[in-house]
Amino acid sequence: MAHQRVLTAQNDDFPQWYQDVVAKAELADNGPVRGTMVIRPYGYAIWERIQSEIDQRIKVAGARNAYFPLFIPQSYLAREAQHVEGFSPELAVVTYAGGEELREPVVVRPTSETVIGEFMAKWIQSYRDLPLLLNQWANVVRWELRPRLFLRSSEFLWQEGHTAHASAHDAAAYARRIHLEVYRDFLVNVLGVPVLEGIKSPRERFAGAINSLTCEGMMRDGKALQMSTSHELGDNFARAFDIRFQDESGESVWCHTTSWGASTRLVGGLIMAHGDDDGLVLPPRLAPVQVVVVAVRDEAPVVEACERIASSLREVGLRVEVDRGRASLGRRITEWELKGVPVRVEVGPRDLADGVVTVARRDGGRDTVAPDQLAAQLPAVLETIQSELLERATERRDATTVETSSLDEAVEAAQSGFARLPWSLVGEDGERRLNEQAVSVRCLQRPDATTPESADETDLVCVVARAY
RNA sequence: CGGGCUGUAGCGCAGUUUGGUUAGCGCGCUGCGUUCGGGACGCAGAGGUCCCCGGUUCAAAUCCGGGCAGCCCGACCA
Repeated sequence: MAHQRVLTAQNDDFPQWYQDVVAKAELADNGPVRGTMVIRPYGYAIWERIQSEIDQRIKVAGARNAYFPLFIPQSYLAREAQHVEGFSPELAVVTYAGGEELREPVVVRPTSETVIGEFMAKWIQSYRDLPLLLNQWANVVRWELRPRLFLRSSEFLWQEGHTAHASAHDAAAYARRIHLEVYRDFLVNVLGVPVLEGIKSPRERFAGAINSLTCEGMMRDGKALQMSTSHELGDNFARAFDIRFQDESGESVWCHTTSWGASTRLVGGLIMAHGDDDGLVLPPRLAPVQVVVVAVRDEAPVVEACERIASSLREVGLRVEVDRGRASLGRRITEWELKGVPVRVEVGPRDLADGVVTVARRDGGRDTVAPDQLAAQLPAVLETIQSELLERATERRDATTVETSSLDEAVEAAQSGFARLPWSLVGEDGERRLNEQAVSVRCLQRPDATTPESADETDLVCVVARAY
């Protein structure tokens, strides 16, 4: 493929490349207040696809959507000591409203454990009310000193699940189910990102949790990104908000709660996990536009052929757009490449005369195909692209994951990817030393790379990396 | 909060050292024409509180003083 270079090359300046992609693919803009983000239609379409896929999986796991308020009484946060301590530096607090000083300041939610806890306490009386499985799609605010579009903004969109269970065992099992069946499944099978799964070290755990499960993705610059978290909150919030139930023997006991979330950060992760020097590369299962049918000329026979092709593809369930734009062909092709559309079908007078169309894959390669074959062939082509995308990402991850046996080796290896080493070699002290060198413990795994039940398991391996 | 840097058209920048007509350039934008199978070209246009306030001067984007804003680098977060 001969083409124009329109972005900073990844190898020249990765952060600049990222900014270029976000701007040129028309994903987002900076908002007027520092740290805020305007998500543009194409960026939002990607988010809507993420939402839809995650939402489906959440519902399969039995949780239902609800909505809780943006404003939270400041006193709620204070009820859980670690929680308030963890969040206070990044809280936005409203002290003045309705023309007067508020008697009790109101916090703009940084997360909703507290309000939801308050209502769980009200709604749960009996073991028959359990488990209570809630989810909400919302915006949250965590004031950021150093924002980056999608990756770290003062306001972001996410999904936060909150559940209450009768026992620690049930809560742990549910958090694990979400971790594996919602997040890992979505990340690997839809986003095409081969995540490392595990639990957070005590130091990296969510404020107020007794255990945090995480999926860590590897970006193309060798830095890790936390792509989802699922927390076991023990009875910490149950005690703080008096979430109790009567068990079968009539005894009043504390619930065990969980919370779990994934945010618009995933859009950033998607960009950095697959993108190349020509722009975004979207996995077909996620792409808002899977196939763009490009009219080489804006002429009736060509455009009509494009429309016919588009409807035949829509009939087999593909997301298709027709481009009959007035801009030059090269310009338009470059645009679609920037936007990461997996397959481009080009239709021009010459093709029509030959009875074919040209099919170009975003990940390389082009072919001529008879137009009436497209509906039969493209679904399979898209699946091939999907699996090859995951394969390539997996190869990259494996090539940059190194087994090490000392802190120094691990720090060295973390300059370009993940380093694995025995957790017993690290400990609290080692973790601090890693952090001093801008390397963090991303997760703890079993030796076979699966997610442990808790940090108390023996023989745990820790995965360290530089991270976003 | 400590260190480095920058504010000039929608975006990216030059001009500031050494004050001097009408403040430029690239991209983008508008119109017309020629083009059209990988970011086309020509011509004609539109678009500016030169971050703000004050000072010096015949004259300030440029010099001086004071403010404000933003960016990058060091400690926490999805």
